[in-house]
Amino acid sequence: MGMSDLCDFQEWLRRQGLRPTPVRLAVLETLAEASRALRAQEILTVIRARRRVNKVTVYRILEDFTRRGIIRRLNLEGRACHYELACEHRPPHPHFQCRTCREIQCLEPAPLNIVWAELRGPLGNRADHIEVRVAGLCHKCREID
Amino acid sequence: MGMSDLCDFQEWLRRQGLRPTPVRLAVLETLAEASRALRAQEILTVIRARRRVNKVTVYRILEDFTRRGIIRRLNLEGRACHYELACEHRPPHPHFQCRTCREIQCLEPAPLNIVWAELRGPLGNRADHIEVRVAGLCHKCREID
DNA sequence: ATTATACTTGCAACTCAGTTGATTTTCGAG
DNA sequence: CTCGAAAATCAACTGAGTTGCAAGTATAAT
Repeated sequence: MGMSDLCDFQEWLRRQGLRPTPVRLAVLETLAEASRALRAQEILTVIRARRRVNKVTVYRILEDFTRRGIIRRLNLEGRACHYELACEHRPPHPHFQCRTCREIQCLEPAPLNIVWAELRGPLGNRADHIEVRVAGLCHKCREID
Repeated sequence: MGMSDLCDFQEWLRRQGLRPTPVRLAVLETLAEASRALRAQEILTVIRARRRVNKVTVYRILEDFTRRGIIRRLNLEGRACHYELACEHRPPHPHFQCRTCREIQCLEPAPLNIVWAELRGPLGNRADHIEVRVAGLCHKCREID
């Protein structure tokens, strides 16, 4: 969804002290164009449609970007993590995941602020990140079932 | 912590149409006596201190109990899932996980109801489960750092 | 321009956390 | 006691990442 025009990844990486290499840019562009959070394997597939790249490279980039807060790593159901861009146009938000088809859908960010307010206090500001995962049946799967 | 006296697992299993076998009871007792959610590997270790048991048996029991709602499977950080008892004395609640030592801590269940209220509406009741994971630095790790 | 240095990528092998399928064991009914 | 279903076991396998090290590439220093 053409977020690439809103975020200048080239500049973004340089400000982090990272060289804007083809693979790093490809990872960011892939996530920017996705309509939902992606697994490492999915990112790899998208990039490989255009260039030859080793999975270790992508895993290392994802790890590095996550530590730097450039992207967010989501611990949803299933063994693989999902990744999404974390620029100012994409604030943290809850995710909905279908029990059956396992598809992910991003929800409005607003409710997260309420959870923050509820939890930061009791935790004495120890918290620096909140993840909310909602599970259920998506429209498609409900019809089938 | 001695929840075993409050929940009659023997009876609980029978009502589910499951035989109260030693391994099944051991899994439930292990979770009941734990002060936090445990990984499959940890459960296995606890049980093995008392009896010989195959890991596949425990994995299959955990999977089955999760589907039946007897226990909850938590998708926290790290590759392994965590499990906790889901009897009426232990309602769903948010979890805090330390970024450094990765230890888990259960939080008060109250804030979850607020998230429920916020999300059930927009989702048109498609949601049947909410998981809230809070990350940050625990007391111990903050002192060290 | 040339060398030195650090950063990036690639490859092979490995680990960890489960999962599968086939086979035995055990329990409870008849 | 014996038969059939339920439960447990074993070996082998899979998926998702991880590690260590070698090779390539870019930037900096000479």
